[in-house]
Amino acid sequence: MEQIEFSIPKTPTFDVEQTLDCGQVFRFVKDGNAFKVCAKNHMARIEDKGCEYSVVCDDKDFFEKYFDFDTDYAAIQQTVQDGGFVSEAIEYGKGIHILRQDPIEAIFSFIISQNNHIPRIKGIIERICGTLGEDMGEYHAFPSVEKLASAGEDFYASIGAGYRAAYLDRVAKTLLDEDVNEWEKLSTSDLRSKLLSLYGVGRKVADCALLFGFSRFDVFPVDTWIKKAFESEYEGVSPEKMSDLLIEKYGENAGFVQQWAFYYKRAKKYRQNALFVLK
DNA sequence: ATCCAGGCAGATG
DNA sequence: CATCTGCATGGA
Repeated sequence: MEQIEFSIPKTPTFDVEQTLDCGQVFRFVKDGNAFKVCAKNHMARIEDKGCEYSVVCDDKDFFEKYFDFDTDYAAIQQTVQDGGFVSEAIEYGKGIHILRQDPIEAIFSFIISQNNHIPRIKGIIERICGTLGEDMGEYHAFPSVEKLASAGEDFYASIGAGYRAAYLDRVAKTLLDEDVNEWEKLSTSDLRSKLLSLYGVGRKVADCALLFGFSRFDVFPVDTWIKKAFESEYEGVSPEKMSDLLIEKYGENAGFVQQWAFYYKRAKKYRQNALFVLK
C-alpha cells in the first residue's frame, strides 16, 4: 500500500510516547526516536522531530481518527482538576490521548491482559498476529474473527496465553455470530452487558473494551493499580462499586481520569524501583 | 525463590 | 449478595 507522510504539531496535551506507553495499547515498538504502531491492518511510524511529529503511514484518515485529535483534552483536564492526586496524575500524563482502537482487537487484547504483565501481553498478541494475521510485508495485521475462531484453543495455549486460551477460543467463536457494528448503537450499560456475556470478560475487561475499543468515556476500569490509587478514598469498597462511584463522580470524563491515574500510579512504582537500584 | 500481574469463572457461605 | 479458590505463564 502507498505510504503517506504528514505532520502533527506538538501541543501540551499530546505526546506520542505517553499515549502509546500508558497501557492502553500493546502493538507498538520503539524505533530510535520513533514509534511504530500497528492497529487492525494499518501501520504508522511516528518520529519525534523536536518541533513536531512526522507520521509515515498507509492511511492518514485512519490514524487521525485513531489518535483522537478531535477531543479537547485541555478542556477535560481543566474540568476534572482536584488539587490533589488527579491533578498530579494529569500533570504527569497530560500528553495522553485515548486511542480509538478497533472493538474486536480491544476485546481480545484485554482478555489477554487479565492477571498478566504488560510485556507478556504484548508477546502473546504479537504471536497471535504473526501466526494468524495477514502478512502485510513489514508487519502482520490483526487477524479476522474467522481466523481467530478457526485457530482452536490449543493454538492459544501453544503461544503462551495460559488459562485465557479457552476464553479466546470461545469468544472468537461467539463473535462469528455477532454483528459488532450493531453494538456501537447501544447505550454504554447495554453494551457493557453484551460484553459481560462473553466468556472470560468481567467488569474490568468489559470497561477496558468500552473505553479503548468503543470510545465510551463514561467508564472507569478498576484494576490492581486503580485499587491502590483510590483505596484510601474508597475504603472497604468492592472494585465494581468503586468503578460505579468514580463514573458517578466524573461522568463523561471518567475514562480520561482513569487513564491518567493508571499511568501515574504505575509510573510512580517504577520510579521508586529505579531509585532503589541506584542505592 | 516467591510474588505478582490492567481478573475471571465457578463454587460455596 | 459477598467472599474464596484455582488458574498458566514468565518478568521482577
